[in-house]
Amino acid sequence: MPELPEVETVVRGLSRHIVGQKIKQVKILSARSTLGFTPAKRQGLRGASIKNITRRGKGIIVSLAKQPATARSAGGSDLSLLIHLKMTGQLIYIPHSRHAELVSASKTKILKQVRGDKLEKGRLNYGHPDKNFIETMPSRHTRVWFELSKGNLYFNDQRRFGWVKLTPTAEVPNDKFFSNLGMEPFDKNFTPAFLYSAIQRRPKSNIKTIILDQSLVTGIGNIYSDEALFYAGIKPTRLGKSITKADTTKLVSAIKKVLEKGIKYMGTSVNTHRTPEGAMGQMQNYLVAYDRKDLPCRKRCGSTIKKIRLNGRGTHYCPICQK
DNA sequence: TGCCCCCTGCAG
DNA sequence: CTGCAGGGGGCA
Repeated sequence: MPELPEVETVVRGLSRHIVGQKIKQVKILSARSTLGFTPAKRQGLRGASIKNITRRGKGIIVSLAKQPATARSAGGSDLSLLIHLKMTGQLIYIPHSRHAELVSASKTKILKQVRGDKLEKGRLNYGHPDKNFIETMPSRHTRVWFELSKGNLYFNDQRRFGWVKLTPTAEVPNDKFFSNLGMEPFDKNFTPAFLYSAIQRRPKSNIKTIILDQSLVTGIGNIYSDEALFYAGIKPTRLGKSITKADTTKLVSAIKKVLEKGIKYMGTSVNTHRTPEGAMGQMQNYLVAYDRKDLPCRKRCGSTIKKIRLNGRGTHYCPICQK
């Protein structure tokens, strides 16, 4: 699912719901979705409390504070949970207070709406006719199940590309994934001058590939790169050496604009993205390029959006408005 | 710096 | 059935 706006939506939602709660137990339902859950670290996890939740690029950092008793006896550093949702990851939080209600609501809806052959017990609403429908958790795609003091947090991931890593907080800066990330798009240093000089270093790459490079600027993925290039009026296939300073100025504002818009609408739910409450984002209703193959250009230029393949990624653009 | 791959499910 | 999907790691 997730690019910066989707991850930011998840982080903000979780921050509201689970900061301050204690971790009572962690159940790993899919070992390959986890890293670093050694017996020693798992011991340190029990009773730890959730201090804060932050985003870096498309990655999530859940910082924990040790349980006082463990801190006294075991020593060692505080732990962090590092989470990447990759293509289909979800983090769904269901407070104890809402669980029974959801189970009962889901039974009613199952009887009313779901074709028998489509129903699989405990499945999230992926593919369900009612897009706001949540079945009971854990679902068949739940990979890690966190029992917290006031509710349950489920890491769901249909394709199992995502991961949950357990790492000492002091080691997070050295993490393979996080240490390779470039500039945050909302950092004050993400300027046209910065992007322009980076683009100059890659004269033979196309501009879409350049802005997808997470080691340069982090958080832009396939949806928001197409969106930003549309607003900037730049064809995704343009080579780095052809990009002017004026293009770069437009592109930097377009990137910030589309990411802000994505956050405002709580992300794009063309597929599996959900907020921690299980609701869909709404940004799919405001896309101008991505997922609009053969639909009219929203600038009313009279053309339709074309879809091509660029470095193996589906790429959408307006042949008239983007030069 | 591009390609294949990881995996699962859906649309055509 | 084939191809494709919000990502990114490893490999020429």
